Amino acid sequence: MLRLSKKSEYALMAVQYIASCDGRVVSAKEIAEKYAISFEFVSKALQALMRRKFIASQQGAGGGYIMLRDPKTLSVAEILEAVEGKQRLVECCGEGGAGACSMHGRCTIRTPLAIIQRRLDAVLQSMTVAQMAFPDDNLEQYVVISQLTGSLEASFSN
Amino acid sequence: MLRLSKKSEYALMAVQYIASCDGRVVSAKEIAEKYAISFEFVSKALQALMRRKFIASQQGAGGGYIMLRDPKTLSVAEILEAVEGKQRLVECCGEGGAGACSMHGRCTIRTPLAIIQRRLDAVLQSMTVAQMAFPDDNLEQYVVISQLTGSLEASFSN
DNA sequence: TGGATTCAGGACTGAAAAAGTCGTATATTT
DNA sequence: AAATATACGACTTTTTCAGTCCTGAATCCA
Ligand code: SF4
Ligand code: SF4
Repeated sequence: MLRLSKKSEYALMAVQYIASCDGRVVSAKEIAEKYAISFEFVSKALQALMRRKFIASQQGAGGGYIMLRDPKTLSVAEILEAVEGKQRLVECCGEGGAGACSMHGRCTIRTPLAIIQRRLDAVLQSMTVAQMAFPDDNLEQYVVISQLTGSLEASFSN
Repeated sequence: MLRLSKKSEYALMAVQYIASCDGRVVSAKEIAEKYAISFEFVSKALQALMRRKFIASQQGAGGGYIMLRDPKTLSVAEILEAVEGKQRLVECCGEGGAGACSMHGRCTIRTPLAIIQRRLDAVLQSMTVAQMAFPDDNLEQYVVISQLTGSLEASFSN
């Protein structure tokens, strides 16, 4: 219940690869072969990324995909939302707010879960496609984050 | 794909309620009625919590459940793991490590995902049952956390 | 012009997981 | 003994996931 779907995994692989090919047009076929995954299925993920204008598509022979958004400002959270839709921990912190769930009157875990939701969102927004594609450029940022989460753990896990 | 299962939601409700009843024995029936959820189903969650010794069970008339672990040291992460088993974002950061997935040779998103996994774990460990059951006692901790995640967002979302 | 290549997207299918139910056994109180 | 409660495995139903298939449209090249 906190597992990435295959479609999401494939989307992350694909966008990471396209970003790393910086400027070159890369086809769905090439991606499917590189990672040995289903061509039709990864195509679905690519189409979703195209609809959000994260990548541009070029039809016809020699066509494929190319990065449109700057990888440095494109977060994992945005990729996941593009392929899965806005995913919330529980029904009530989605579209309709508290009214979305029929038992919102009785429920007493809504507020703490909303807090956790915000923290989870922050984590998914904390990694960019650029950091996935060019890890060597970003080592110092990894360190900073692990220090932050370290102090976060130390304060509240006991 | 980042949604809590109903079983997990029920487990959180149940343990929050038992903790808030501090010392009193509370039956599965009472919990099911309070939240208007399936008695049999919430019982499964309670049994999982009992197996991990988070709560103790008392059979027979007048029986039920009572808190065993200190709510202040019991995190949401532990509750979720008790009812769902250890859940990882992707196969490869579970039991068998990198070897668990057949495509670990080709895969290039393993390392970034492992980093995200650690951060997600930290978030789930950052909230305790006590904080869910007695939110008024813990306001200052919420503030501290939101400052931490705030700086986390500010550093990396753009 | 026409065939090869590549993306776009809807319909469909099989497998797996989630959600919930049922039945029986066991422990405890009255 | 009767009533109340938990323990737990088996089972069913519903929903989601993962993948396939097919038709259509854009583009390139000979
Ligand atoms: S209101 Fe409570 S039961 Fe309904 S979705 Fe939100 S957390 Fe879950
Ligand atoms: S190795 Fe890659 S493909 Fe396999 S589970 Fe890990 S992230 Fe997913």
